[in-house]
Amino acid sequence: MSGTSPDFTARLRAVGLRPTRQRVALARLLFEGEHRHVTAEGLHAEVRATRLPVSLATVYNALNQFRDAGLLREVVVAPGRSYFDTNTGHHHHFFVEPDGELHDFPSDKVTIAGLPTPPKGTRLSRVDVIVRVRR
Amino acid sequence: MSGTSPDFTARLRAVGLRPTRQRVALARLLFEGEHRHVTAEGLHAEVRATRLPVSLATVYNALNQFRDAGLLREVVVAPGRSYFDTNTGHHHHFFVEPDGELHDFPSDKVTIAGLPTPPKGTRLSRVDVIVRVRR
DNA sequence: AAGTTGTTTAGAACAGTTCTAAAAACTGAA
DNA sequence: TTCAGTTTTTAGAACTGTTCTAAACAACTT
Ligand SMILES: [Mn+2]
Ligand SMILES: [Mn+2]
Ligand SMILES: [Zn+2]
Ligand SMILES: [Zn+2]
Repeated sequence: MSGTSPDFTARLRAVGLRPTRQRVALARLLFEGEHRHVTAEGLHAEVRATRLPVSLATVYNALNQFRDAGLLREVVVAPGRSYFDTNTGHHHHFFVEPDGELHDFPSDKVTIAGLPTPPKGTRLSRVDVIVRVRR
Repeated sequence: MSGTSPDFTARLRAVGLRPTRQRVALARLLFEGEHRHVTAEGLHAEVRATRLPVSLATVYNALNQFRDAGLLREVVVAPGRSYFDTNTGHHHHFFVEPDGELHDFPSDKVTIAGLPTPPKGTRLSRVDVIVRVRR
């Protein structure tokens, strides 16, 4: 058989999180298929559609824990709402306004040359490139 | 004489805004000196320190109007809070976490090559580069 | 199974921002 | 100048996204 279904229970345990029903359901939605960009509200709607009752607070808890565990990264592109990105590798984003859609593009084709050195007393943490486009 | 003090009344009128006491005071704080990055709360504290009573709603109104008029641009770098930037020309940002400070750097030294073409049916609107650094 | 600890939950609380509608201020014409 | 018409300001309510609280519940250990 091709494409063994990942063991979410083990993956959660590996990062020190108990594999509860809620977390496993959320992990499945997030990590089972292609990379995704979700909002808390959107993921909440999705998981509730599976008929497993999960509170919004739990979705926020899980997203924050997954992010802290390095399973997700948080992307800030619009005021007042966070996106969580299942792609934790180096890449950048298209942001389609006003829809609010995020699309990845690989960073290895993109060259950013001539970045100035960080201000005194600081270390580089990450470079985000957001290409904003409109319909 | 060198460095004529700008006529904020005229500048406001030029973009179709009545030069009220509040707007002139805010424009002075924003545009009189070097380029700035302000938050609504921060600017509100500043203007109130001049002993002119200005409500927070007015600060938000003015910032949004100035942005719509092209006098400011809005920068989103952190969840839950907008920065307004008096530098409307092409440039990019350092963002110092966790302080929340923003610093400009010119875009003309920075080369971004290999950006993919925008998704079907969209036009490029702006490219934001945010260099996140930590203390 | 019992005990322990970690998790979920509903709802309250919170932060940043926008809205409401009444009072105040700006403007152009008289 | 005064006046009428219009825009702006304001206090406070409302709203949105997110976090907190503390009690019920579920997962793990023995
Ligand atoms: Mn967060
Ligand atoms: Mn806004
Ligand atoms: Zn992404
Ligand atoms: Zn700037």
